[in-house]
Amino acid sequence: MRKQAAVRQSDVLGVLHEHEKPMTAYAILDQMKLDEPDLAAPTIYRALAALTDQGRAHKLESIKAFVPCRCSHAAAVPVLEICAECGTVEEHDGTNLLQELSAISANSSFNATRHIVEIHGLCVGCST
Amino acid sequence: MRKQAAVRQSDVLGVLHEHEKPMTAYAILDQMKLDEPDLAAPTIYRALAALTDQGRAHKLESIKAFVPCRCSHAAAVPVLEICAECGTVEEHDGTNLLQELSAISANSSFNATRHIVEIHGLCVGCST
DNA sequence: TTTGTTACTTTATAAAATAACATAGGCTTA
DNA sequence: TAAGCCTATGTTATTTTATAAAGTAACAAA
Repeated sequence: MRKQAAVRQSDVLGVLHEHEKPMTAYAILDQMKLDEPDLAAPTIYRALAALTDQGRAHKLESIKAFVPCRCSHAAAVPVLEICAECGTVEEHDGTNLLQELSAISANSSFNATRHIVEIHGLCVGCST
Repeated sequence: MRKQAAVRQSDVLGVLHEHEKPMTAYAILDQMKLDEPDLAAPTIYRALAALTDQGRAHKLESIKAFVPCRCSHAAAVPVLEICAECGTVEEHDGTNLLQELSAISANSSFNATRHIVEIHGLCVGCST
């Protein structure tokens, strides 16, 4: 059963929101297959590409997983804290980093289009 | 012919240094196989893990590739600029970001162990 | 009803990463 | 210099992630 792209994207975002922890594309696929068994990987990747483009979801590059955006979608620099112990991810607004980042780019005349900031460590609960 | 871990690591680092652009683990493997045809993927991954632990090389998480460290190995926050056009990577010292990053971590009582900062965009040469 | 658009499935394969395990090489020590 | 240990290696297999190519289905509008 075919769906409009926007609907598909909402579905995927919904799945992400239902889970506390980041999900890999294939975890999302498996979940959605419960309702739509014929879904294929590219469909998920397309929806995810759209969502991340729009800033409605983020990809955690260092662990190949996705989370729904929980800050302002306009946040130019999402900062994602990843707990090595429990796997939860917290999102923060990294707007304050922008000045320094821009300075670095300017230094090398680099034309930045996307900033990736991820922090690995232990969350409050796990660092005791 | 078996080699000591340190030597193996130097070899891998040498290969990285010989190339201008970031290399995937398998590109490194292919290169090293020219001399040592029996090398296998796990050996490369082991050496790379050690090198990145030591800060002598960096992994570009967002493109799954590696570069030799070209700054101080002590740099707590390497900033890696990746050109979307030509693929070259420039490394910069992101020590200046540390204050803001720490502030963000402190805010959520997050215990940071590693910072990942990557910038996608166009380098000087490619942005004209 | 034809056509163009968009998203989809299917198939296939590439690429990246890791696990488990037996073994061989080099170092140490007696 | 021989014995034995430890480390790194090779081997094999598998998993996970990602994308390419080709064709198909649904829908809207003329």
